[in-house]
Amino acid sequence: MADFIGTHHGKLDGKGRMSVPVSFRNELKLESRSGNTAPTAPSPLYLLPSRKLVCIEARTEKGFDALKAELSKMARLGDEYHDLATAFFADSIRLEADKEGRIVLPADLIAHAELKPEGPITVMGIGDTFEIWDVEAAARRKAEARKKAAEVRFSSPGVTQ
Amino acid sequence: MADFIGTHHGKLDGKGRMSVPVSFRNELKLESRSGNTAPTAPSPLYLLPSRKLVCIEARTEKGFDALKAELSKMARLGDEYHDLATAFFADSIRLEADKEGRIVLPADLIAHAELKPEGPITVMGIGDTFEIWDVEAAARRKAEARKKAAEVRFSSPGVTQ
DNA sequence: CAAAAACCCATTGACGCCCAATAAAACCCG
DNA sequence: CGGGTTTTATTGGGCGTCAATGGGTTTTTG
Repeated sequence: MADFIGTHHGKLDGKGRMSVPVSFRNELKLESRSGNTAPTAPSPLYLLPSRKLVCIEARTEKGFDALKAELSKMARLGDEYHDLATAFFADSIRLEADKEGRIVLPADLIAHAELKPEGPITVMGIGDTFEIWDVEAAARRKAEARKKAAEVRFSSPGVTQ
Repeated sequence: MADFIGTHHGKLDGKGRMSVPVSFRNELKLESRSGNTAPTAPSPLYLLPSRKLVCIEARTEKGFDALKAELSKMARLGDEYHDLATAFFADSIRLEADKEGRIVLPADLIAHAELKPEGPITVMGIGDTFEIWDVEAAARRKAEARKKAAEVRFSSPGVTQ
C-alpha cells in the first residue's frame, strides 16, 4: 500500500486550493498503476473528516476501500456501524488533482479542520494515509503524538527507543 | 541486514548537506541489490529523530520496513496505532544520496539533533542503523554507552564476558 | 445572467544535478 | 621500509529544472 511519510508545509490560496506534496503525488501514481505498467492513469484521492481530530484525512482508493472493509466488520455489532458510516462517508469526497497537482478543499472540510481562509497548512504522512492540518494545531498534535508514543512500549528487537 | 560499524567525522556544509561515509554507502548498495546481481539501483535512506537521544537515526529500506511491520501488527483504527504512526511517519523522511554520496538534512532534524549550522558532526554505526550527532554530544554519548555497557551482564550462550 | 468551477499559463524560488578543487588514503616501486 | 604517485573521498559552489504559487480566461451550472 502507499507509504506517506514526512511533514510538509503549504498554504490555502484564495480559491481554497492546496498543492499535494510531490512525494505524496508520486505515491498516488505508484498505487494507481500497481501491477500493470500502464501509461499512467489519473489517481483519485479521498478526503474525509477525521473522526477524532481536527483535521482532514486523505486516503488513496485502496486506503479508502480498506477503511470501508474495516467498518463493515462492525456491522454485526449493532447500530454503531450506521453512526460511524454516516460520520465518515456523508462528508467524504473523491477528487483528482489538477495539472499542477493541486486539489480544492470543500468548505465543510475546511470548517472541520478549522483552516484559515488563506492560512498556512501542514500536511503530514501517517503511513497509508495523510492528514491536512492548520499549522499550529499540527504542531500541537505532533507533540502530543510523540508524548503518547513514548509511553507505549515497543518490545521488538532492533527498535531504538 | 546491513552492518554499520565505526565512527566517522564530517561536517555540515552551507547547504545543510553531509556526506555519508563510504563504508556506509557500500552497505547501502549491498542491500539494495540483495539477491540479484543487478546493475546497482539507487539505495534510499530513511532518517528519523531518535526518540530518546538528541541525534538523527538513519535506516536502510529494510530497517525501516521492519519498523513498519512492527507497527502494522496493531489495530489500524485504534488510538494507540494512530499516535505511534503519527510520531513515526510524520517525523521521518526518505531520501537518496547525490552522485557524490551526500544527503541534505531537513531543518527540523537538524534542530532535533542540535547540530550547528556549519559545524562538525559525528556519524556512528550501531549495527543495522547509524546515528548522526553533534561531535561533542557524540563523545559524551559514547562515554556513557561504554560505562553502561560494562554494567550489563550478558546471559546468552557463546558470549564471552 | 451571474457565480462558481475547471482550465491554462506565467513567475519565482527552492532543490536537485553536475562540475571543479582540495584533501586524504591507497598503491606501487625502488 | 620509505618516498613518490595515483586513485578516491570529501568539500565547495554554480547552474538548470521543477515544484509551488498566483492569477487570468473560458466553460459549466444554477
